[in-house]
Amino acid sequence: MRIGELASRANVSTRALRYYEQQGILVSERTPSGQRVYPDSAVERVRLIQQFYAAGLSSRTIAMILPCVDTGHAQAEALERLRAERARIAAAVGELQEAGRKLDRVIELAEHPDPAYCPSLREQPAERQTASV
Amino acid sequence: MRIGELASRANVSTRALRYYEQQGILVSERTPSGQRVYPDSAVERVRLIQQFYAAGLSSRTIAMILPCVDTGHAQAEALERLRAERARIAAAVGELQEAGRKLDRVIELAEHPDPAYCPSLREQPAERQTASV
DNA sequence: CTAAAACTTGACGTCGACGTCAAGGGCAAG
DNA sequence: CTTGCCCTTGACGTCGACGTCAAGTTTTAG
Repeated sequence: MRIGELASRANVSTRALRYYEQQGILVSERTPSGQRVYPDSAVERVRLIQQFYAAGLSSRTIAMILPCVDTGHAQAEALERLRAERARIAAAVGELQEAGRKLDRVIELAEHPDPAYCPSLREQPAERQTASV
Repeated sequence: MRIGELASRANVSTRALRYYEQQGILVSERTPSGQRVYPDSAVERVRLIQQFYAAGLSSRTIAMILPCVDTGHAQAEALERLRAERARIAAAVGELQEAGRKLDRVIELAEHPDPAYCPSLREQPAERQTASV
């Protein structure tokens, strides 16, 4: 398939696909006239790339680890990077979940203007002087 | 405390603190000469802001929801935004975890060059022609 | 008093993953 | 042949959360 079809099938822009190629994370065949041609597997490839981007990996990092995904084995440097990114992702998950819980508390409070309804407001460690006015 | 101490206690730059103030998400008293003065509670405030940034919220969004965090109640628009961000965070957690699992697989494969060791390689839906060479 | 450290506002720089516009080439249908 | 759509490379624009430098003021230490 050509770039337009890949773009619509993977739900990205053609600009993004050319950018991926420029970054060395997506390869393409070329027709004699120079147009890019991709195999069907490219769709899933692009989705994987998108997922890695969404996980906070940079183009450079993705370029380093994609060969490992394919071959199943990694040089020392790549393995180090893999572990580092894995750790970063785990930490990010924790941060996100904690932020999510904080938002949950605010949402719950906002949904219940009832002054008698206090989910875990009392667990707040600071501020005793709330209702002085 | 002044801006430098807050910066070191909250582990951010003074530039960031001034930027937060400019975005309306961090307030400060001023000395007669114009220097910023913060209460101790500002440290935790800044950490909360940082956590929201880390969770992918923009300055604008943080500015919208911080009052809700303080007052415990939200206008319709703010509540909508709270729920939207909460949903986005939940989705992001899922994406991150899936990316993490994919990295785990690659790491596990790379750590065991043993050809007999195949953790869940066989569960891959595609590619049967692996060991032809 | 004086030098150093910390503070002020203002303004330009950065970085990455693209968006967008320009100017042209390739190709099937009528 | 020409219309129209898809494709090409090149190059500049964007956006957000700051970094960084400049030039001047205030506070602190000795």
